[in-house]
Order: sequence, then C-alpha cells, then structure tokens
Amino acid sequence: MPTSDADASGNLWDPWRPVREQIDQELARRLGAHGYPESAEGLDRQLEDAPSGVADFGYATHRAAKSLGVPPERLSAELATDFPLSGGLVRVTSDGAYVNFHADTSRLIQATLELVIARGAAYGRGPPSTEKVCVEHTSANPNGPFHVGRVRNGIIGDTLARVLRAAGFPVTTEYYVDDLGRQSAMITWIWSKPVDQWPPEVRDGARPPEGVTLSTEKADHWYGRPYRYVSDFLKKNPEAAQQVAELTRELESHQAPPLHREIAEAVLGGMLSSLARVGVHFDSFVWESSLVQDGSVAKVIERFRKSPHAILEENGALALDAQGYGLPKESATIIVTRADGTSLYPTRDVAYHLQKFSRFARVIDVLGQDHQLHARTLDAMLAEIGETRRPEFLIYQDITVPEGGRMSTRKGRAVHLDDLLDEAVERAHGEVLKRREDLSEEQVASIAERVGAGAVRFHVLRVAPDKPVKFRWEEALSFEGRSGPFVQYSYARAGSILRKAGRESPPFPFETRALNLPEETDLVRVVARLPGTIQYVARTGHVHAVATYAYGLAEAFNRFYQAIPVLRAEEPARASRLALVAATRQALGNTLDSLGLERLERM
RNA sequence: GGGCGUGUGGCCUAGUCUGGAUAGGGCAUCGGGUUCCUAACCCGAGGGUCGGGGGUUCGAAUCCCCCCACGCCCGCCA
Repeated sequence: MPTSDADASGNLWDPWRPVREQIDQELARRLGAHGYPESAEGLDRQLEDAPSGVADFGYATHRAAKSLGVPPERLSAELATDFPLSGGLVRVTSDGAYVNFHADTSRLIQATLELVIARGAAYGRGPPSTEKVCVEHTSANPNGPFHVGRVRNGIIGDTLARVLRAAGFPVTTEYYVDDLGRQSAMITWIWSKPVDQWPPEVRDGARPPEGVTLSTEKADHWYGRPYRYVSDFLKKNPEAAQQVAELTRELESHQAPPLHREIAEAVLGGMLSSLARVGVHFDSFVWESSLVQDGSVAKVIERFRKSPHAILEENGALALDAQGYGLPKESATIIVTRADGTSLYPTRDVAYHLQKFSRFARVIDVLGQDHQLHARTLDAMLAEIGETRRPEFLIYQDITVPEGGRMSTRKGRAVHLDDLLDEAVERAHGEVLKRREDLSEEQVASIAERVGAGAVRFHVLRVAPDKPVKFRWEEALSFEGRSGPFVQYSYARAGSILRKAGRESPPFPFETRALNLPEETDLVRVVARLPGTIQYVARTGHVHAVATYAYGLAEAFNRFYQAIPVLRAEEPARASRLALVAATRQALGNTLDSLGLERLERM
C-alpha cells in the first residue's frame, strides 16, 4: 500500500482512481471488441455517479448501442456479464440500459483510511508539477477600503491559488499595484493640500466623524474618505482636473512627489490587513510605476507605433485599429497613448503581461466582469505585437446590492469589508458565549474572529464565480446550514472525539469489517473524493466546488456523528471508528486549508 | 444598437463545460430528536411549467436558434 510519496505511478494519491481506471479499461476493451470507435479515447468521462443507493458508478449504453446498432438493454447485459471483479469491484449489474458498478467497500475503506492517515496534510494533493503558475488577483487601486464587492476577487483568486498549490503546482499570487494613472493621482492631489484648502464640497463630504484621526483609523479608510467627492468635484472643475492631469503626467515621468508613494503604501497596507482577516495573502507585488521606470512601457509603445495598424489621431494620441481580432466593432479602436504621450492602463498591462510571461509558465488573471472587454483587448494587443502566449482569465460576476446594481463606493452604495467582518465577529462572539463558559475571553475572541471571517469567506465562495451574488446581511452572516462555521464546527467536533479518546496522532489501527454501517461507508466515500475534487477545481477554476465538497463532507460526518457512537463503542468498532474520525478530520482540515478558512480545535 | 454573463419551489443555491436513471442542498414554515463523543447538529413533511417558445436527440436544466428580464462593458478612466 501507498506510503507518503506514493503518487509516482499516478494512482495512489486518489482512492477512487484505481477503481475508475479498472472500469474504464475493461469497458473500453469490451466495447472496442464490439467495434465501438469512441472506446479508443477512454470512457472515463462517460462514467457517471450512479444514484445513491443504486451503485457507485454507472455507464449509460444508449450511445454505444445506437452506434453499434443493438438495443441498449442487450448491450448493457452483455457488458455486465462476467465483468472481471479483480481489484476494486465487488459487483457489476445490468439495470435496463445502464451498467452499474459497485465498488468493493472494504477495499475502498482500507485504501482511503491508509492513504489519508499516511499522507496527513498532503492528502488531497496531486503529483507535483514544475510548471510555475502566477495567479494575479485583486489588484485594486489603493484609493480606499475594500467593499464587499471587490473582495470577491481576492477570495476567488486566493482560493484558486490554494487549490492549484494543492494540485501540485508552484504558485505565486501577485498584486498589481496601480500607483499610476488618474485614480491614484486624485488621492495625492487632494492630500497634498492642507485640509482647510480643500474645496468645500470635498471637505464637507469627507469630514471624519468626531474624534476620528489617522492614528485611530485604518489608513485606507482615512485617506480614502475624500475619493468619491474629489471624483465628483473634478467633473465640474476643469482647472482642478487639469492639475490632476498634470500630476498624472508627472507620475508617469517618475516625478511623483514622495507623498504619493507614502499614501499609496499606507492605503494598501490598510487594504491588505482587511484581506488578511479573511485569509487572503500575496506572495508578490508589482508596482505599475516600476514598469514605466524600467522602460518596458516605452518599449511596448514603440512596438505599437511601428505596427501596420497604428493610427495617429489628430490630437496626437496613438491608437490601434484592432478590427482583425474579433472585437466588437465599436471597441475595435484601442487607444495606446493619450495626446500628451502618457500611456493607458491596457498599454501598461501589456508590458506587465510580457513581464509575467518571462517569469511564469502559466499566467492566470482574476477579473471582474467589467473587465471582460479589457481581457479581449489585452489578447488583441498581445497578438498585435506578435506575442503568442496569453493569460488565462477567470472572470467573476459582481456582488450586487439588493436594490439592484453592483456595489460602488463612488455611487455611495457599498458595504465595507471591515464593517461586515466586525459585525460577523460580533455575532460569532455572542454564539460562542452562548455555548462555552469554560473559555477565557481571549479564547472566545480568537474563535469569534475566525468563525466570523469563515462565515464571510465561505459565503462569497459558495456561489459559482460566473453568477452574480446579491448581498444580504442576514445571508452573509449565517452560521448554520451550508456555511463556513458549519464546516469549521464539524472539524472541531471530530477533533473533540479524538482528544477525549487520547488518540490525536497516528497510528490509527482499524478493521474494515468493523466499518459497515451506511453512515460509515457513506462518509468514507466522501472522504475519498477530496483528491478528485482538487483536481477538478484546478482544471476548471470552479472554486465554489471546494465549498460544495466541504459542505458535503461535513454533512456526511454529522450524520455519522449523530447516528453512531464512537467512544462508547466496543472494540474493534471503537478503534476503527476513531480511525475514520481521524481521517475525516484530516480531510476536513485539508479542505478548510484550500478554502482559506481557519481550522478550529474547539468552538 | 452591439458584446459578455446570469435566470432552477417564498428566498438562496448545486447540477450546465462532458446530454442519461425519481432535478441535489441550504434558509424560511410545520412536526420530531439531547440520561450519550459540542443541538453552530440530526430526522421527517409540505413546496418545482429548471425565464418563455421552437429545434436537435432514443433521451434536454444541460446542446442550437429566437424572444423576455436583470447585471456589466462598448477609443484617449482603471
């Protein structure tokens, strides 16, 4: 049986794989013998999960039967007859047009528990790869605190990175800090004046509450306060807008006042500390200004200038006729530089991507749906300069407010991540106090922080990225049912059993025969699915499937917990159930890691 | 007007990429469960034209076409 690094054969890191492969090969062999062409490419994809209680896997014969010109029922019967049972199968039946495969449960239990216990924290991981992956996510302008809408990017990106790591890739998460351009110029412009010289409408709008100062407030909130008022003000004041434009030019010719970087770093620091509360971290930061300073943006502009599709606009702006790249007609003219020669975001992004391509084999960008066109523009621009590599885009939909429309600080309809987290933690605090009297205030606070953050992160993560999410306080703060705290609670429960048994680390001796109740075998089957889930998400980017899996695992464990006593059981059931609990706890813990939720030993 | 995405019981959601067996869950509602390992749990009940129409197919929530609704984007913002 496998040891800790037993994935060299590509088989032993996933308990379900040997069975699936056995079915696939034999099915392909038999159908091939009938002359069915599709069998050549393997039938694993067509192997589906049978309805629970019927079998483990099913194969629908209709398609092959039609191709072969025989009735599906007959084909099914023929395929099931004398299907070799060596290895992981115990029974193969023909049910109408379906061939149903029943896994050898005791073998599966044996393989799964051994594998989980032996691999520990590495259970769920796939074979290591050397292909370096960059996941760029969040990259929000440092102009104010995160609202809940923007944090979806970070949570999706961070989870994808965690899953890709688990799948075996060396992953770097990267934040592209936009310290150039008009938005960051606006912040510096306003803060470079003493507050009493601010335009009255900005000063009034941005006035902090009584007693709040930079020393009592996070820097992102403090410096971000005037942002939306400045934005409005500039629309009505051309002279001021002119000053901001001038500052934008200075930034791009590396004449940024020291204050500029100072504020950007302070604001970014505040933003990052909020993200850290929900488990989002970055390995690397690239400041946009560095791409200008090292000349790579200028080089890119030069390449566009020489392009046969370059257009010099009347005012001196450089544009690109990108009609050949399948962009919508209305968007097929891409502006490369402004009239004054300064670059635009898409142009700088080209330089950034060339740089990423030089560092990574795979480049993944997590982008909001408003960047859909930007993604296509970027592809077109890369093609235009003869670059053959492309980033992979993971595009997610917005979090909208119940009244409709997406969250927006500028439009004054946004919920700050910090406020949501504070509320979540406060509620979690109350929940902990309700059920634990034995903990110190410090412990309660620590648990509450993790539970609150877990609820928020899971809430964002549970929905498929391409679905819009309507933000509702009550739902985001749910600690019950399909929620982060439910998964964390299940982990704590499993740990509690082991702690009381005095068996918190291997060995966990067990007898497969002792694990034969439906709640036990169902649980093993779910535990065994973790590696497959990791692979699936790494391949598709469907990060919400980790949340779905986590819930399913927690649910199966709680059913087991409810129905079957562990500590009071007789041997050998007791030891065997302890092994099952240990394996479940490990799988739950590893899943929580991939989700970016904290493991809690008690709650 | 064009592009991208979404539409599944009162609310939220899985399944859609790769068509297959009675469409899985959660919240809410109603009814049960704690001398026992944490009730943030478990069990049961009711509740579904899978936005609408057409098509392909032995078979469609899933693929194709049309329509409707909602969100976002559509050259010198990012």
